[in-house]
Amino acid sequence: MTDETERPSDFIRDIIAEDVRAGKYKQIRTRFPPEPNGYLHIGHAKSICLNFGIAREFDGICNVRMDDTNPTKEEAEYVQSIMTDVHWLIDGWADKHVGGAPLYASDYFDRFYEYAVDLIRKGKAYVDDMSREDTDEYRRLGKASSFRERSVIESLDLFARMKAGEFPDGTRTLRAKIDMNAANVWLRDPVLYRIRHASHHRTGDKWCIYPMYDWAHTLSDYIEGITHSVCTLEFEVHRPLYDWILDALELPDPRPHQYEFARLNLTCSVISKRKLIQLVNEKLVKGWDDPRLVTISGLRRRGVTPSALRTFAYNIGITKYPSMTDMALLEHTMRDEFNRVATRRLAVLRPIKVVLTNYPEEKTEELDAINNPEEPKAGTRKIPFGRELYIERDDFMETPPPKFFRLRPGGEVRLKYAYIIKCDEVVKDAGGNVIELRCTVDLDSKSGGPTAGRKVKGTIHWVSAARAIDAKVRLYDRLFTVPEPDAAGDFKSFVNPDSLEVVNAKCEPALTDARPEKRYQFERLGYFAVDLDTTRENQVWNRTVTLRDTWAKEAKR
RNA sequence: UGCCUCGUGGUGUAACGGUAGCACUAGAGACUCUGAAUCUCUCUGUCUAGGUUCGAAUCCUAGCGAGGCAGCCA
Repeated sequence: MTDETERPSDFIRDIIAEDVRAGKYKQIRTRFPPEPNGYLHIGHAKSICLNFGIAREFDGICNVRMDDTNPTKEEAEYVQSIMTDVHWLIDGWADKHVGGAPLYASDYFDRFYEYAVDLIRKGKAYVDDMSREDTDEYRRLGKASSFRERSVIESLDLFARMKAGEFPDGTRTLRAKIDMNAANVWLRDPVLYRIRHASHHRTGDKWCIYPMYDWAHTLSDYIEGITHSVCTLEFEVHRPLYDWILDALELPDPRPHQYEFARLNLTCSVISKRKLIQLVNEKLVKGWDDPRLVTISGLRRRGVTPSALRTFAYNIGITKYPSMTDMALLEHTMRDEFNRVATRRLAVLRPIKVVLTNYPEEKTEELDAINNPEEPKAGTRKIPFGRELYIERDDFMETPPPKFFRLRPGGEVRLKYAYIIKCDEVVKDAGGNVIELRCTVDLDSKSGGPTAGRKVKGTIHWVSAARAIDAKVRLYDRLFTVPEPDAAGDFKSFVNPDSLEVVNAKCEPALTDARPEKRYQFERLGYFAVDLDTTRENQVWNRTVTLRDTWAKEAKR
């Protein structure tokens, strides 16, 4: 199941395949239309993979279009982050199918205006002088505005004066004249334009009237020659309006068609922009790219790869059912990829010192270690061994439970790629904390040696105390303690207090030249990536995901 | 309340009138110099009730349940 070769199948692609078969369009054209008012998240990734996936599968084009019709909410700085995230996700996969990057709905403001004038001339729109409150109330009641039957001439004049800036915010709107008794409220004369004396991030002060979503989005799709306009379920009730606009303007074919799919929900996380912004603003996380967040920038920083995200998007599918995807599926997708490609290294997260009492003081060895057992071509490396080592604190227990087969007093364990050792003595500080283990090493048991075959139940990782390098490692856990933090009550009260732990780790020297674009498995621990806080002096790592850990489950019993 | 949409194992999905399959999760075992990976096995499902049909997850009707919309946000 590589995301480069498989052709996913879902109800939207089925429709498109049928349209292609029927020769309905010269070329398939989709679009990804973010509003530049925040950072992209994993839900957007699903949409990007869908829209760009369609473009590459049907040899079409996908436009990135900023839906920037509300000057009070949108900012230019978001455009840059959006484009960075989009390219990170699609480059090398569907970047050959990018139409405009980026296009802007605001570039079409003149044409939107011309279309609006045309709609008034056709008697299908009018300027309404009602207040916001009355407009809402009348729409709820299905009651017509007293300005509804105003003449075309008057509406034309008023609309021109709205544009000229003669009226304050909120005093007038342009409304479509459809049907105040329609069962679908979006057909009860929806507002097309509102007055907003506000500076726009691209058009500056040129405009003081701005188009509403339905008007702008439908016409943007038409202007760009979009064939399949794919959006999420909440726009389903807008589709009749989408079609009405195209009809009312009597626009010639080919026309775009709107299709809707269910947005992504993920357990133990929040996805909505509104909630993400709260976590950021209230400093519950460190920023938009905090690796605990499911923003694209957060996932990237955490070490998730574009290909893993694409595979995930493929795995979850496209339906109209509002589902709840298990975070475990995302984690599995990462492990599945990283297991194949990650370079293996030894690192000790919570070190405890081991002294090998029968190993010569000055002696050191260079032992062979495999870089990736799943990929023989990755070769081997040397790791230094000596009298003093660090092992993982969790790999020793003074009074272990039944199925524990790591190191214990008087017990034996294999050091990966090295020797079998036996724990003779436990050294403690005044507070009773274990600070050192004194062990003897079975010198005949060296890996690859003649009597290496002796079996012990446990194998643990280690690093040479003399040659280890220091690193800070950030251990992330799920941001929320419950599967559905926004199901009931305040989602912020479910923030996991242990979602981040920072440890000072000891790493094997081969990690000195670790590269940010590479993925590493710290053996027996998980998959890790270099964080951007890394400097020449201080290495910082992020744990992307742990290895599956059946012992942890056993230990909990 | 009105309108729209959707109901397949714990979760996500497939089957387009003809053997309910796949993946994740969970559990059991094999193997193991990663308690990983790999391999084997197991548990669990068509919302309910009618109808059409030789045959229904699929078509029809009703009910039940869930989600969405009712901004001069998108």
